[in-house]
This record gives sequence, structure tokens and C-alpha cells, in this order.
Amino acid sequence: MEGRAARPRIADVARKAGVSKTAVSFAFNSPERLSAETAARIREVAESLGYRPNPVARMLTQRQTMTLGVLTPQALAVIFSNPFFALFSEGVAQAAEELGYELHFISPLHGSLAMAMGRAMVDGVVAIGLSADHPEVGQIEAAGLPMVLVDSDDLPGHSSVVVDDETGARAAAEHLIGLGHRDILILAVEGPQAAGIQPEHHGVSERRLRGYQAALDAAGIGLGSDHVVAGRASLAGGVATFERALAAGIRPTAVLAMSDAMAIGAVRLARERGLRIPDDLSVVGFDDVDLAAHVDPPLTTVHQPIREKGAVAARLLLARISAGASHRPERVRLATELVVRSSTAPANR
Amino acid sequence: MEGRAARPRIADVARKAGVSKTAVSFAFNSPERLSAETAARIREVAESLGYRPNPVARMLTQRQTMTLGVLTPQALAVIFSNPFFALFSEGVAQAAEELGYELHFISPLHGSLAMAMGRAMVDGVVAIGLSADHPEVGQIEAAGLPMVLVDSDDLPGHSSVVVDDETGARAAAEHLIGLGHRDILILAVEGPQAAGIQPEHHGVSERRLRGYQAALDAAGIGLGSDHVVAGRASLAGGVATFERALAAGIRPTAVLAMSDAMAIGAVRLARERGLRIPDDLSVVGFDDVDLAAHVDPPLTTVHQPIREKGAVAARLLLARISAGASHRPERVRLATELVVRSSTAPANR
DNA sequence: GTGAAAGCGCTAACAG
DNA sequence: CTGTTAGCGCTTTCAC
Repeated sequence: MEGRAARPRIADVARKAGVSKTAVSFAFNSPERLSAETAARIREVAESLGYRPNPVARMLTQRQTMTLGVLTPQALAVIFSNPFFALFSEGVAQAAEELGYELHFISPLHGSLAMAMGRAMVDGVVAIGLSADHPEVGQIEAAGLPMVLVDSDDLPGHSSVVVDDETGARAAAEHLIGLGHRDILILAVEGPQAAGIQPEHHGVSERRLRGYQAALDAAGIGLGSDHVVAGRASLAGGVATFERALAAGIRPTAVLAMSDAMAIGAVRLARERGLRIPDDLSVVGFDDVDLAAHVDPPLTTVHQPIREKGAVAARLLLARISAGASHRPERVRLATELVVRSSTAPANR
Repeated sequence: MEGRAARPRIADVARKAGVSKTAVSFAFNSPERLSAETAARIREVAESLGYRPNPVARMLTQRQTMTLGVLTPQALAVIFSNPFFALFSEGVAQAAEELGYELHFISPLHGSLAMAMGRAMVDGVVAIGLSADHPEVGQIEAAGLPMVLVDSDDLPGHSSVVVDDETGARAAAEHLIGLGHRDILILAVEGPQAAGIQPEHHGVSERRLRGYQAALDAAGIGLGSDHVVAGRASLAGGVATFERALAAGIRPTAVLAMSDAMAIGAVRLARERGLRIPDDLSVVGFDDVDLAAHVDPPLTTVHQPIREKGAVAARLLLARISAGASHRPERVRLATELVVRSSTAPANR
């Protein structure tokens, strides 16, 4: 509730320095409007009092917070443990820093994203993992807060950045098909309603699935509905999901996972079951998280420029913030690319 | 600098609903003071206008921001790419979330931590990686902001949390000595002046070095000054630093690294040079980051409860914030523990 | 149950 | 170059 030692206010400094509040304000914000010595004296007094302008009061009058919001349906703690988010945030942070903006993560507070959003003191928001029809998106829009959507469908009036999921997924499937695989299992990511760890992959999942399908169709390979299983986009999720498929009697020669974490989980489980990777089972991931190159065996995966995605989103938002409502929304689409490493090999049956 | 569509203010809602501003405020904050129907109507009008109480104005009157600051001398982008920080932040986030607090990262703005600190709207600060005599620490103290120091020396009047670095380091060295190693190279972390990637390890480095030394001394093993080389606490830093030692003609049978990242770098370089791990060279890390267990070979390292460190720091801060100045500072010391995996083996010479 | 009025601490015209 | 004077948008006693 309370507790802070009474902080000196601008009036205290003014009194002790024998000047007006304005003078003190100038000493901090426009020193050139004061004589050098007056300014210096004021700052000294301020320092001796331990005065620092109250940032909240200051932004109230300036009407800008100099901070960007990163909106996600994830718990805060997840953001740091999930490599995808960490990388994305790194990109956002980098762009924000360049322009002197700070970052504020907006995630569900007491379970409510709307509540967190209401509290957030930000000049704009980068929303990731929210579909365009998510209620919070409407809330932000109604409030007139600048926003850019990442990995969502387009929303008129707002910039967005997406990645070419479909093409990447298609390349992954084609790679496997080219290696002679015909019995392929797809490890999909759960939609948001299932409280998956990465609900942002909702629309993303569909796009990736479409890519896989396209390649399979083109090769005349049918995909039984039991060959698409969904689970959490985590290592544990990969283990559990693959296990479910195995338990159902599926014995694919290759796995197409929608996230690297799931792919790594599948590799782990496969080995526990005595399968050799890639000899007995080929595995392809998605995202190309840092770890992907360092696991054993190095993972074949679809690279998406996660960090850049964050940076681009932040720049778009910053542009919108400083240009005002006149800013024309842009839709940026970033490319994906298949990276072939050592977790895939020709089918052996 | 402007751009937001004019946001509706409380007065607009009041006018349209035909009530006073107070009523609108009550509708949001103390609905029980209004008739149910009035409250409902007001909220409806508010919603139709897209009104959301200005959070800045609100905290100005309430004099609390409900957000915690995490102060570090690192660039924001580093926080997400550095597993140590990510883990620490995860801990802080978890504790903050429990009490409905948000997190705000305070890192150098335009190169100035002091400036960033001045802008920050927070109720208190968790400072990590700042020595107690760091200027910003004085600034925070003077401003009367609650603060808890992590990995620093004690500062009267403030809670702190540290880890038992010395004991952990000593255990690591003893492990190696027990395996018959007598020619040990220490990969230290650079102090802050050297702009290392983890300046927070400054005092930490000294403590760890003391631990290593103690074990060596006890075993009667001398440590040439050329057997302690410092570098950045990153994989690349590990490679570079170990390379320097090798170039200087050092040929240890074991390496004691002050961070897992450095240890992994050393492993990588050693292999490139044709050394087998652990047969030809034993390597011990420090921190026990998630990755440590998953690299090849799994890394023997000193575990420190990083996540818990963050959580404890946040709880201490939260306690201080709500108890006020009467709160008695606590010093928490967390244990470290040697985790033996597969990167160490008996010396073969 | 509802409203008037006084701030919260600071900034920024506008005079002098 | 310095001071006076209004607010910024909201909360919150204190009357009605």
C-alpha cells in the first residue's frame, strides 16, 4: 500500500533553491532557458534532496509514455522460458531501444488480459498470438491505441507482420517426399481453446497444415486423419503427442512437427523406443530456434526470422506512433526457408 | 509526436451517461456504491465510447504503479538472449504475477542507466549485476525507492539475495582434484569495466575464484597466474578465451569455467583441436542453465537456483513495498550444488 | 446513491 | 531569463 519514504517534490526543491517550480522543471528539461549557474545550483539542491521528477506525473502532462506494450496471452513467466518468445522479444527490444523506448509486457493479470491491458501505460502495442477477432484486439482498437498484429489475419487499419508459413511447410514436406517418405505423421500445435502453451500458433497451425497438405496432395500421397495429432508446442508436448500416435499404432517413417520443441521431443521419445534418427525415423521441425542446430542430431527445420519479425513489428508500431493516424498501415510478409541438417534421411521402407 | 485518435475521457462518459465523473469512477472502481442499474448503464456507455480509464492519471492519484522494475546494466535485447537472465526474469515474473504486479525492465537508455531509471514508473526495483557502490544504486536509495540487490555485496537497509558461489566453486575444483587433475585452467568472467556480456558477474567472479583457489590450496596445487584467463560469459567468449590460453602454450587436463556458456565454448574448441571430452579434457561449468544437461556431452556444472533467486528477490521486494519502511531487510543466501554429468573424467596424465 | 471540489506532481504557455 | 497560471485525467473525501 504505502511505505516509500516521503519523496521530495518539485516544490521542495524550488523552495530550498529559492526559485519557482518552473525554474526547477527547466533545470531538468530545458537547461538552456536558465542561466548556467542557476541551473547548476538547482540541480545541486535537487541532488542533495534526492529529488527525481515523478515519472508518472511527467507522462501525464506529456501524454506519452515512451514505452511499447507487447501483448500476449501467455503468462509472463512463459515468455522467458519459451525460446520463440525470447527471440521475438529480443527483436522488439532491439528496435525499441534504438528509439529510446522501453518495453512493457502485457500478459494476463489474475487471468485477465483485458485487465492487464487496462493497466498498461503504453503508447502502442505489438500483439502476438491474438487472432484478429480476439476481444482484446477490439478493446485496443476502440481505445484508439496504435497496434500491430503479428502472426494474425489482417485487420483493416493496422499494420501486420506474418511469415510465409505455408511455403515453408510445403518445402518441409517436399523435402521428406523427395527422400522417399510416404508415411508421414504431422505433429500439430493445439489451438488456443486447448490452452496450449503457444496459442499464438492457432492461425499459424492452419497455415502450416495447408502447406504440408499441398505438398502431399501434389505427390498424390493421402494423409489419414489419424496422421495429424495436436499437442502443446513444447518438448514435453512433443513427447506426449508422438506417444499418443505410437499408441494408436501409427508407425511413420517421418515426422513433420510444427515447432522445434515438439520435434526435439519426438526425437527423444523415438530414441527411447529404440529408433535411430534419422535412419529409422526422419524428423523435421519448424522455427529454427537457436537450439535446433545444437541438439543431437542437428535438426532439419524450417527457418523463420523470429528476431526480425519482432524488430519489424516494433518499427512498424513506432512509425505509426510518431506519424499519427495518418500513417498508412503496411503488411509485411517475411520469408521462411528450409534448413536441412541431420535429422532427415532417405526412407528405409 | 501525436497521433492517437482523441481518446474519450471520463467527462465524456459522464456527460453521455448523464451522471457525474465520480459516478463513472465508481462504476469502475467501487461499483457497490452505485445502484446496480446505474453502474451497468455507465459501463455500457463507457464501452460504446471505447473508454478506458487513463492508467497514467490513475496511478498519479493512487501513488502506486503496481509494477516492479528489474534493473540491469545489460541492454534489453541481451536479457532475452542470455539464458541466465531469462531464467532469473522468469523467477521474478512468477512472483510478481502472483501479486498482480507487472514487470518493467530498466536497462541503459541511450547508454545511460540513470536516465532509464529516471523514467521508470515502478514501485520498487530488483537490481541485478550492480555492485553496491554503483552510482545508480545511490540514486535509487536517495529517491527512497524500495530495492533489493541480487549478487551484490550487502547494502545496509536493503534486502539482498546471493548464492553460495564460493562453496560451489570449491566443490567443482575438489571434484576435479579428486579425479586426479593437477593442471587446471580457469576460465573467468570479465569484470564490468571490460564491457563483458555479464557485468553482474564482477563480484561473483571474485567469489568463485576464491572457491577454486581454496580447493587448490588445500590440495597443495599451485595455480600459475597464466592459468586464469578472463573473457566474456558467452559461448563465443569461451572459445576465444580458451584459444588464448592454448596459444600461450597452456595444456591443462581440465577446465574450470565460471559460466556454462563458456564451458560449452571450451568444449567446442577442444573438439575442433582434436581433443576428446572428457577423455582428454575435463570441463566443468557454472550455473546449470537448462541447456547444460542437453549438450553433448552433458555438462558437469555447479547448479545455482537462478529462477528461485529471481523469485526470492521479487518476494522480498514486494514485502518491502507493502510493509513500508518499517520492513526489516533480509539477506537470503541460496545454496549451490555440484552436478556431475559426463564432461569430467579421471585425468589421463 | 450522487455530485462538487480539491488535489496527485509536473509541464508549458504566457507574461513580465 | 524567471515566475504565474492553468491544466493533464483521474480519484476521493465530504456534503447533499
